[in-house]
Amino acid sequence: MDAAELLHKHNLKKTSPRVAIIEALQSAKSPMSEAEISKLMGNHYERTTFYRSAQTLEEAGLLHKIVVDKLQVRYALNVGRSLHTVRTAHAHFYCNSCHELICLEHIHPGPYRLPAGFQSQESEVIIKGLCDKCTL
Amino acid sequence: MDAAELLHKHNLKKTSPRVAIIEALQSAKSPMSEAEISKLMGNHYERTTFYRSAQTLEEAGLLHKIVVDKLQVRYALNVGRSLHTVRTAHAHFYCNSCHELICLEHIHPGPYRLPAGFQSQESEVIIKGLCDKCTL
DNA sequence: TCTACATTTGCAACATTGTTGCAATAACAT
DNA sequence: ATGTTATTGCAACAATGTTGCAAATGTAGA
Ligand SMILES: [Mn+2]
Ligand SMILES: [Mn+2]
Ligand SMILES: [Zn+2]
Ligand SMILES: [Zn+2]
Repeated sequence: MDAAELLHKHNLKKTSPRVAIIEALQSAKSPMSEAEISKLMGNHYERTTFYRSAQTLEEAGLLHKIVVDKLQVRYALNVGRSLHTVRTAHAHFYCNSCHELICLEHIHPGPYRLPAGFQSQESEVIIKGLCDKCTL
Repeated sequence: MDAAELLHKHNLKKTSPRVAIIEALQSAKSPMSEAEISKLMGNHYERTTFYRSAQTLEEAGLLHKIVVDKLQVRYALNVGRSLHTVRTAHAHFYCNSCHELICLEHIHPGPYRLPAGFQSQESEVIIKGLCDKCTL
């Protein structure tokens, strides 16, 4: 599914920055930071525009944001290059050595036994360690 | 256990900022941000000093840092006001309404089934929702 | 108690990520 | 093709954190 189609299906206007962001993310195998995406887009668009577009796309369910750490925020599409997969909540793996971030779609967080009166709405799991390329 | 004792036991020099940070955190019931801690200390110390002290204390195992989200980082002591509890990895709960952060020491993350070749070193679990005071 | 030395602090400058207001521009329904 | 509305670009600002370096401080040992 291409960018234009995705935007149309979600009732979002087809604008250049949005298309560029989607295409940048589709061309990557792993989630990217704003800086990486911007560079891939040739620094054509304002950072402001990126953040606003990312929020719109996130609200539309087209992408998700992963906060690895402060100063390490990455963005990933919820839809594959070809399929219309709506991804469910999943864990993420961050390699302490090569800093690659990987969506672990087979690991679903929870359920958790919360104290009485607590109500869970979302949860995030980040596993840090060494990826297959970095283990000796 | 008081601040001086804690620092001494961990071979750290007893300096005013460190003592103040420890006492600020001991006086709080939940993890605090740098801004909150600084305010509680009467804005006596440089932010730079806070970050360096926090890192030292973290490396010594005296405190842990929780990254709720970008622009929402909190710090908490690993030792209670009186006991010498060395806390193990645990999940955190963030209330989307009152923004309080709670250490859920009874919820231990993992173990996770990682893809072949992946090695886990640490993991973080943040559950977001409504706390007992904010559920209707 | 004093001294010397290594550690820590404070200050200034800078980096990164993200937000807000507002005018100019672009998208799209008609 | 035009009008209406959403979106963009720009500028300014905010929050959190980092680095280099000189001055101050803590502490071990004399
Ligand atoms: Mn993911
Ligand atoms: Mn905790
Ligand atoms: Zn790696
Ligand atoms: Zn609450």
